[in-house]
Order: sequence, then C-alpha cells, then structure tokens
Amino acid sequence: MKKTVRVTKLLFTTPPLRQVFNEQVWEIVARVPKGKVVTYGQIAAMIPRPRGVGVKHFRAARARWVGGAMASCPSNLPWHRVINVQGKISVRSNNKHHLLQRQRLEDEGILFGAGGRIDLHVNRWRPRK
DNA sequence: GAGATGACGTCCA
DNA sequence: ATGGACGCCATCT
Repeated sequence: MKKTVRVTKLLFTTPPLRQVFNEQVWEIVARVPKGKVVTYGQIAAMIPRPRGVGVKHFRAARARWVGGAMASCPSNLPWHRVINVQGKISVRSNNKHHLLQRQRLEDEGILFGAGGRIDLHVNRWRPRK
C-alpha cells in the first residue's frame, strides 16, 4: 500500500499571508531576464520565512508555495521562465499552457534536450544577490 | 457541506 | 544515477 495519502495531506499547505507571499514571488519573477530560467526552489530560497512558520515546515513547503503563487501569476510577468529543479516544465492539468511555455522559452533561445529538459547549468538565472 | 484537487524539493538508501 | 519517503491544508466545485 502506498502512503501517499498522508504525504499528500502534508504536501499542500499555504503560507499564512498568501497574498503577501505571492507578491514576493511575483516580484522576483519580474526580475528574471529574457533567455534565463529559475526554479521554484530557487525563488523560494530568496523569500524570508514568515513569522510563525516552523523552519522545518517552511523548508518543506516553500517550493510548492511558489507553485501556488504561479498559479495566479499576473500574465504580464515572465511566468514561463519558472521551471522545476529537474530542468523540466511543470504541467498542470492544462497542457495547453505547457506548450505555450515551451514555445516562449524556445523563442528566447533556450534549447530543450531529450525528454524536454533544459540544461540548468547553462540557462539558470543567477541574480547578483 | 462533502469531495476533488493542486506550477515541488531535499534527503537518504 | 535513480527511486522512495517525507514535509503543520485551503480553496473551488
């Protein structure tokens, strides 16, 4: 039997002040230059831990919180430059956006390898600080 | 009000 | 390199 039930239960949490957290995420997304990509965890690591959230929980959940923020990302931001740590595009049930995301990245000169993976060593955005 | 449904990453065998 | 376990639920139908 799989224990995914309990894991799933713990997996999907939301930050205390969702809107505030989301805005912090979007602010970072807005800074990603054309032709570069960032991962969910990378963005998460740039955001300070909110008061009242345990260290352990924050570390475990923050990457997914970023995903949650991206689900309602303003369309004027370069949302397509956010991918997962595998170098792949994270799919929602809506694979239409998946195709659009790949198209936009290719238009910026980003190459996709076998299995639809992007080489993060080459394309990862490394902010000054 | 109940049920389905979520843009992930790290650590350890 | 690869696979599995684990990590404080809220929101929309």
